[in-house]
Amino acid sequence: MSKELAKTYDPKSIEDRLYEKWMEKKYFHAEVDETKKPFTIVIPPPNITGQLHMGHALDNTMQDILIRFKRMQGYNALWQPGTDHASIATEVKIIEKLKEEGIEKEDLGREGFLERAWEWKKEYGGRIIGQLKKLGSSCDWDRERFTMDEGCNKAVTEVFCKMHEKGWIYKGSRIINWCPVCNTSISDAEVEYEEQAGHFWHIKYPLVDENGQPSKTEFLEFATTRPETMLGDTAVAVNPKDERYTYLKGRQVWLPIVNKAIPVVEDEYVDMEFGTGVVKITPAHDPNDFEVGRRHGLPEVNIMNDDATINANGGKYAGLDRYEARKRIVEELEQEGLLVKIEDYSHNVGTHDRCGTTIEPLIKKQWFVKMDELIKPAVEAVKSGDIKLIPERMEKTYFNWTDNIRDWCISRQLWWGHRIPAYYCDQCGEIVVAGEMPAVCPKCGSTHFTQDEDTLDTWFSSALWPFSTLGWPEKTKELEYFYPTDVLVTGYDIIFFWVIRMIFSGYEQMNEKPFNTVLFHGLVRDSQGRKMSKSLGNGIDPLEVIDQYGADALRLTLITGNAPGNDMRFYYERVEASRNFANKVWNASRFIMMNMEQAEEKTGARGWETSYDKIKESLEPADKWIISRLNTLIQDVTDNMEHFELGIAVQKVYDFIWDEFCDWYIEMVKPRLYNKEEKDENGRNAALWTLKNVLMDALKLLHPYMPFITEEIFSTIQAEEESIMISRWPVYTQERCFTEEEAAIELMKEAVRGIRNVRTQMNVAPSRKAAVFVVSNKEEVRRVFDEGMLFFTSLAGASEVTIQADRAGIADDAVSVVIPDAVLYIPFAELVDIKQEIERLEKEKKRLEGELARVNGMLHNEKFMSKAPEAKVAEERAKLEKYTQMMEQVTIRLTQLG
RNA sequence: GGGAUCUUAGCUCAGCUGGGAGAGCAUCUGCCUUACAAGCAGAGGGUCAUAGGUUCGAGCCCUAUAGGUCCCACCA
Repeated sequence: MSKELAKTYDPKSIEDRLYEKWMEKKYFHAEVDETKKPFTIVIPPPNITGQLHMGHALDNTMQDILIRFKRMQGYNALWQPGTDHASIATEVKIIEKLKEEGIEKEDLGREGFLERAWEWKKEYGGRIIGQLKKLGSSCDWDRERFTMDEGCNKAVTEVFCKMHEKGWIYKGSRIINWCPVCNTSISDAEVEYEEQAGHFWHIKYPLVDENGQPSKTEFLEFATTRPETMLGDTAVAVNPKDERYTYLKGRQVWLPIVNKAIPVVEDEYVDMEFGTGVVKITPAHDPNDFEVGRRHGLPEVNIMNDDATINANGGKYAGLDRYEARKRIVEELEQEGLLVKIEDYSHNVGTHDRCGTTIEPLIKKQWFVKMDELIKPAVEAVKSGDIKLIPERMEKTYFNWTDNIRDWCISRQLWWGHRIPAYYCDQCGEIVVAGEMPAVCPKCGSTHFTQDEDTLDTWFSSALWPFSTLGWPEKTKELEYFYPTDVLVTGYDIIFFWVIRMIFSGYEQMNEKPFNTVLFHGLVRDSQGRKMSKSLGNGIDPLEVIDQYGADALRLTLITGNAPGNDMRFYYERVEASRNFANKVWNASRFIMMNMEQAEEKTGARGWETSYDKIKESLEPADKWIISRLNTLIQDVTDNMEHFELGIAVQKVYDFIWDEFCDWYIEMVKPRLYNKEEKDENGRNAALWTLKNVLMDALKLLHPYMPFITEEIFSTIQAEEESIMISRWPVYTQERCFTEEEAAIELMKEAVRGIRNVRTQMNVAPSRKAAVFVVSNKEEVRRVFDEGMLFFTSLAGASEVTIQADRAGIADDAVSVVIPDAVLYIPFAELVDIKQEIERLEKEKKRLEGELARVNGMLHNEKFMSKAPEAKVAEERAKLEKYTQMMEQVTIRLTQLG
């Protein structure tokens, strides 16, 4: 064991080595085992284009903590990993790269392009996996999947065919969001609204007179933000309740430029309060107008090409870009005297979340998933609590979406993705949806088919992820055993994209929920609270942080001081604090190992390496105190982790290790270890036993959070167990609960604090001898002070302490420190400022008065007394007694001084 | 427009079902005490946004107001 440990913890020298060890030993791998209970998490698959960012780091740290925790608890823990083809995100990147080479997507053709895409996947798909490993993620890499691997493809096709057969997937002509740059349709969820400064063009159309000609005197005024769409106007609408316009009933207006008459329709959709109360209707280019158009049977005139240039329906404007056309149309309207005014207007513009291009609503033939029936079990699951969302408030966001659900546009005019399994008969156009190209057309008997050119929305395959990764549609033993998964960890930002879709897909395909719990986390922001983004250049690379501070420090930073679902700020001071903690753990361990070695050298034996039962007799109050505190900690931490309160749990471990274990226990135990005054081997062995075993358990509690450092120490300090990763999670035992010793040591701590306070106040040098008199009225308190004499003196910073029990009277020359159940008198009277002391006591008296009033109030309250549990009442009674005694003592001391 | 959420120490944030106002960082004081100066021991600092209400008791529950953030919808 005589390993030389560096004075400061150096993560770089151990992390990769340990990860390799874990991989070699196959600790991450889970096999179906009916004798064990499974615990499953599927990873939110990162994009193959992705680089690990802070969001991933947080997301995966949380998952790793849960998986490691459950694995240690004896569950058969499977963390199912994989990556996402991320259809559009990847395609955009590949196109960018091709552009650099001077190649256009179309130059390559579909086949050629896909070849490049697979090359890309091969090159970059593994990159993020490597980065996840750096973080310490204990995924079962043997089971790594990809949303476009053979199995997932099969699952996608299966689902598409099944749902089509059911009538829940249909092809329809509807208005969709079109991105003219990416040249594809996108779903509603992919549209991001952005406030943009624009203009409001006030325009008027002439009414049509009785001769069917545009009137020179009668006009209808309205405003628009997109004047170019007038080319596709097929009506003008007013509210039927609007009395200003009742005269318009049955009349027409003249559409300038296009030069034709279009009807005036009445529709409730028009807001009478807004503007002039008149709206131009362009069914082919506005979602609302589309609805109005359908209600009134209006023609849908498409004026735009896919690249957002004006098409042949735009007459002389054909071929122009939408913005150029806008400019010219406004000019023409002005010349015609039909432009009333131009106003500055700031409004929300829909943009494509991938490329930022202003989307263009267009009518297209697309594939849709019918949502109304599909969503029902997904709503019910959350409503009934069958699926739990953490934090609970996410349920409101969830229902907000499900209540306003619209059909899901799933076809994309992209190449990278799952090609839609629909085939068109070359002869009669019949559509056949099937797993593979049909041989014969069921309608006309032709044998020639063309497959649908479109691919599926990337979220279509993601929605199947919890079961497709486990083998579905095959009936695998994995699926049987690991599904439904236990918890899904993800950011609240993809609740609509992904979480909901997984839930309804799970119910539809598996007849069962995909997971029991969804644990949401927030966004990781920069130190000023801004979103980390490439354009701002404020992103912090987690790999750099790992390189500089270690993966453990990064993980701890991401988990602490943050509640589920809340955004957090990331800054280096916090990482430093985590790093310091790692160092603290490292040094405490070093200290313990050093002392174990020294003791062994001295005695030639390892007397501390024994069982609890054997050492039990030699344990001193301090030992029992820390053992008991650890026992409580085990219970608390386990409970917090079961409830996904990861930050709270680790905070408790942190406090225990730093404050109780290092700052108090180790200090208390030093006299016994150094063993200068007496040759008490039992005492030393008990201390060493306690030091080692408490450390071991504390490390175990810490391991899910800080896997590397805990493993390194664990495997250095002991040889019995192979790895902390697969060691047993500590459990609470009644046997190791020592209430009395806990109370006694807490009391002693207060005494020590009191002495330290006085010393500081009096500016007494640490080397100066001090005497402390304790007047105690409780037998057990005396015992502790007697037994714990040595560590007491060392903690109090005095080189000599006398304890006098039942000292009669109160020394005039002493400073008193009031602590519960005992009064300390410290003879620094000559140094004490009496005034200060009186002030302090008065403050204390006031506090006690407050406490007494509170406790009295409670104990005399009927409601409280009848409702409160007995333990609570007893606790308050005890407090009352304690405070009353303290009050007496303070009062006595005050009268003495005054 | 609808909804969610936040406002707690100088900063960043915890605070679970009402009953002690807390942590980290920063500041100040004293210490290189044989695990750790990335440390140790102490100290200062908060009308828990504001105003009401419920309660014996409110940071926590209710109502209103102000300010911030986010989501959804989107008015042409």
